[in-house]
Amino acid sequence: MKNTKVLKPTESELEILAVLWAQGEATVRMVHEELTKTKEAGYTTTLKLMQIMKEKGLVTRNTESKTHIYIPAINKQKTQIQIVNKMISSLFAGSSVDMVMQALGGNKTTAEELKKIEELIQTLKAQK
Amino acid sequence: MKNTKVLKPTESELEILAVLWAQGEATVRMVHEELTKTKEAGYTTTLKLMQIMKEKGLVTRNTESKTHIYIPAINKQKTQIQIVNKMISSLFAGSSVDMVMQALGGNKTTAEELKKIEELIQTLKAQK
DNA sequence: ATTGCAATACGAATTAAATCGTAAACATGA
DNA sequence: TCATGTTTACGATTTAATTCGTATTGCAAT
Repeated sequence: MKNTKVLKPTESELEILAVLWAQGEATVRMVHEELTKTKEAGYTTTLKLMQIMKEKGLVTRNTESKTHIYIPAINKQKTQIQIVNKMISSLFAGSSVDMVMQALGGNKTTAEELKKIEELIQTLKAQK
Repeated sequence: MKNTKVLKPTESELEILAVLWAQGEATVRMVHEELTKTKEAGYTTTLKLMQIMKEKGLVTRNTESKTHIYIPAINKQKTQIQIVNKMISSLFAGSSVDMVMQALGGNKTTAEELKKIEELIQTLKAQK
């Protein structure tokens, strides 16, 4: 069996993964352009981070052409769930409901969005 | 004006804050006992962390007696919201609904919990 | 007072993450 | 070919977080 160890991306790595998940694949340049929309970063820093992610198995890459193409190697949804669950257990004493309350309450969730969640709940209830 | 800078507790610091929030206040010994229920840690390590948290302003402490009493200095709910929001923006492209879906879907949310969230949604809808 | 124990103080080492400079490789077009 | 610009490779440094050993302090029981 491979990859028994859980891969836990760092903050910076998650930002990069987010770009790769959104675009499917990307060059360092493309990722870097995305990142610098929201924060400062040197090009070689982004490059180095992505090379390290390659070492860790977080991404794969196609090196056929000089400009390498990076592809996410871990599943978006699985990673999201893993991180959310960790947060629920450490910050909300294991109560997903408490977390949802914080996420939805006190803010600008639209009627549309609320409707979606309602539907989800109906579906889940039906499965019980 | 004081404290303009946002205090961003580390993982370890959050674990300690969780104990303090749950108990209201606690000694290093008490916190340490709690932590070691779920993980390895040396006593002086916990002590040092809490001392650093004091420096950062994450906690205050009462040093009247030899055994110091630590009190959380940042608000639980505010901190939760801050962290959840950050996660939503970085990991769920800003969609709180997507996050809620991951949190609720694919797992063991009880009927009770679903009911609570339904009620929350009704309340929110009423406010629109 | 002395001993023993539990607690604090604090420097230092370790580990991990992020940043960056510089060199080398490669492609392109003048 | 040569100059230019882009990219990768990679070592080294910096910064942050964590861990731990040891010294010291204070208290209580004898």
